[in-house]
Amino acid sequence: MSNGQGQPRARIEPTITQVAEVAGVSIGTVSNVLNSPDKVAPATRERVLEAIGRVGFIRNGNARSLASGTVHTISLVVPDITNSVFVDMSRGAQSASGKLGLSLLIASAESDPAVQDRYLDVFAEARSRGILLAPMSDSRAGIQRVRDHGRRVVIMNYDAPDLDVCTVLMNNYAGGRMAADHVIELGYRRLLFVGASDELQPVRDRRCGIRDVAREAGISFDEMDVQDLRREGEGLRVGTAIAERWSPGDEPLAVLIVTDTLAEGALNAILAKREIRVPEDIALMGLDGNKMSWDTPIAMTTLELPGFAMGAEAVRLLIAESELDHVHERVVLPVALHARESTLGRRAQS
Amino acid sequence: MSNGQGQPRARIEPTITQVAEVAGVSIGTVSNVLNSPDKVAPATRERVLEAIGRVGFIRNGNARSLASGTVHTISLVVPDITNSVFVDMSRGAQSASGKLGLSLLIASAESDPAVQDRYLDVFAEARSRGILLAPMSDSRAGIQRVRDHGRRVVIMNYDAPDLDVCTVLMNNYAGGRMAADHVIELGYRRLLFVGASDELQPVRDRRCGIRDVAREAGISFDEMDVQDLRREGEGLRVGTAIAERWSPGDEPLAVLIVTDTLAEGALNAILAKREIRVPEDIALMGLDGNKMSWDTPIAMTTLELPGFAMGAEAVRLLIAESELDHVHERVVLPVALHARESTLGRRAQS
DNA sequence: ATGAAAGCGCTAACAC
DNA sequence: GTGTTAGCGCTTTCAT
Repeated sequence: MSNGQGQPRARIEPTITQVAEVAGVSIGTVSNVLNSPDKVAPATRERVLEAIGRVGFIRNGNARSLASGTVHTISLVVPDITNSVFVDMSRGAQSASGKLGLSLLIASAESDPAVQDRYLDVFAEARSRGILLAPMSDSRAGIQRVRDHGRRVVIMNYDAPDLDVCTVLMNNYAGGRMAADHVIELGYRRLLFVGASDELQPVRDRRCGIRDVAREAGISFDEMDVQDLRREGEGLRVGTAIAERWSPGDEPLAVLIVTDTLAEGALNAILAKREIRVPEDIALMGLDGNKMSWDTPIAMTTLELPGFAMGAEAVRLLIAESELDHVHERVVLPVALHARESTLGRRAQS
Repeated sequence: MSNGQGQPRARIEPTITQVAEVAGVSIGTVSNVLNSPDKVAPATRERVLEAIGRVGFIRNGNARSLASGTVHTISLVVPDITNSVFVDMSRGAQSASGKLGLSLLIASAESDPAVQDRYLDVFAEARSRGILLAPMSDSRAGIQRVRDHGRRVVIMNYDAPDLDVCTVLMNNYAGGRMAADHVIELGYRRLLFVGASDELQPVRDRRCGIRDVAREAGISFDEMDVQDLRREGEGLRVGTAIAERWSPGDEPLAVLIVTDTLAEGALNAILAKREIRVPEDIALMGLDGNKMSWDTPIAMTTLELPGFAMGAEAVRLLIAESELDHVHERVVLPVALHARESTLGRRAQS
């Protein structure tokens, strides 16, 4: 699959051999100035460096890692870089791996399991030092495959106790409780949870947290699920449905919505009905702190997820993985509440 | 617990040779079932595939690209994944490269030129098919270096007419004009531009656009620059300074702020002074459509930047780069205005 | 301090 | 169809 035409090949890449020739040394020496400069006499070192500059040499990383058997990259696969929690994970992982002199390569699966698997393969084939994976819904197949092949993997944001890997999680159950506590404290006596399939662990856990609090408080608890969290306009539909059910004089309602994106649509739809006051009649909040979907006329209450810490922690676990006596860990990080106008109203905000 | 055998070492990676042995064929045949399955008899193909599964073989991408001289990845280096415009570029590039069967590897420089350069090196050494670079401020050195080494590069968001590369830009000047037009149409007669060093092209261009409109309209135009766009709390300081200068009865002021992050802080600071009404007394808007910083109690007007299209376009140009008769292009994409409450107030919004 | 040479795991000719 | 073999560009002993 070279180029069909004659010789218009991109320009030939200078190799270590050419550098050696130009500098009048052996390739071993060139390799040494690259990797252990102190093993080389200052004079020759200069000469080689100069030659490197002259020919415009860039060492071939593929050859290098093939020969040496080492790679200096960690890779991260996230489902969707459009959700700020994954951006935070990237930053956390970036920061941690940078400190170790490793480079972090990021891939976004764009919400497509096939793309996710492709990247897992790419990174496995690249013999990346390890893979940080925040899997899409249930991808045990993919995880297991990578795992089987002896690659180091740390799973983020998905609990797989049976999978023989390190995992880094956030406490979604506690987050659910926190959210419910928040609106109950504000005086709401009717809760509605908008979720999706419980196959998605974060959905299930947040739901449970809220449900438990509602039960303990003896408060009305309703649920409403969407088919597809990513479908365009789903939030608007949810909001419209809620608005239609509502009539003046109803007991105030607090709606806890599993993702901020969904909540954004819902809030916008509800605000469109001018006769409903937010939050006096209906309070809303999101539950996944996704800044990327805060495009609402009034600020939305949400949870703050520990993405950055999770990324950093994942790198730590990945490195720990290479210790002989390593035993897999399951780290759970806390979430926090970020109260804003959609539940608080115009009172002083936290 | 993973290693059943005695050796505590990370388990040895199965190679094509082992697969060949297990399957009872030659390595050439294994290579063929991997790369040109149709060149292989169905029966043997099955046998090889089965062997691959049995030994858990994953081909070594480094050896592969070393031998074949091809790589199937494109790489993208952005200054800061925390700005949604770069996320959009990633998505655009991802989408376009996916269609070509190429994988996109993303690196964020975390606002550090040294990190940026490190990634440029990593990708150059990886012999990535090409590099998409949205450079930090002025990194001609880095660009030039990569360029010199004969790598394919497309520059995004930085105009380098003298640099012999393809570039993909957005029309920041028009964006500035749009913003100024918007607030003038709303009736404001005093403009304040909050910017930073004109070394940053987007800052300079947006400033020029606004200044030109103000001059043409014969309207009061003021400027205020921050030292460091990324410094924590800079937006708050700006907002506080503006609020302090303001006194009741002043002619209404429209503040156009070069980044949404800065604008976010400024807006929050101004709202903290309860006696100033937004937007009646002071209207504000950001100019870089950064969703990640829309954490304000009232929705902020801003520009909508064509990140996605830029990413897609960049990939197209990168591919075009390998054509024999390629001549470098400079593509400029339009921006749009997204009017919200911080300038419109509570009237119907666009 | 430097050079020579044996691979690293794979692809791609080419032979059979 | 399948096997053989010569590299790809580099690292890494091991001599010198």
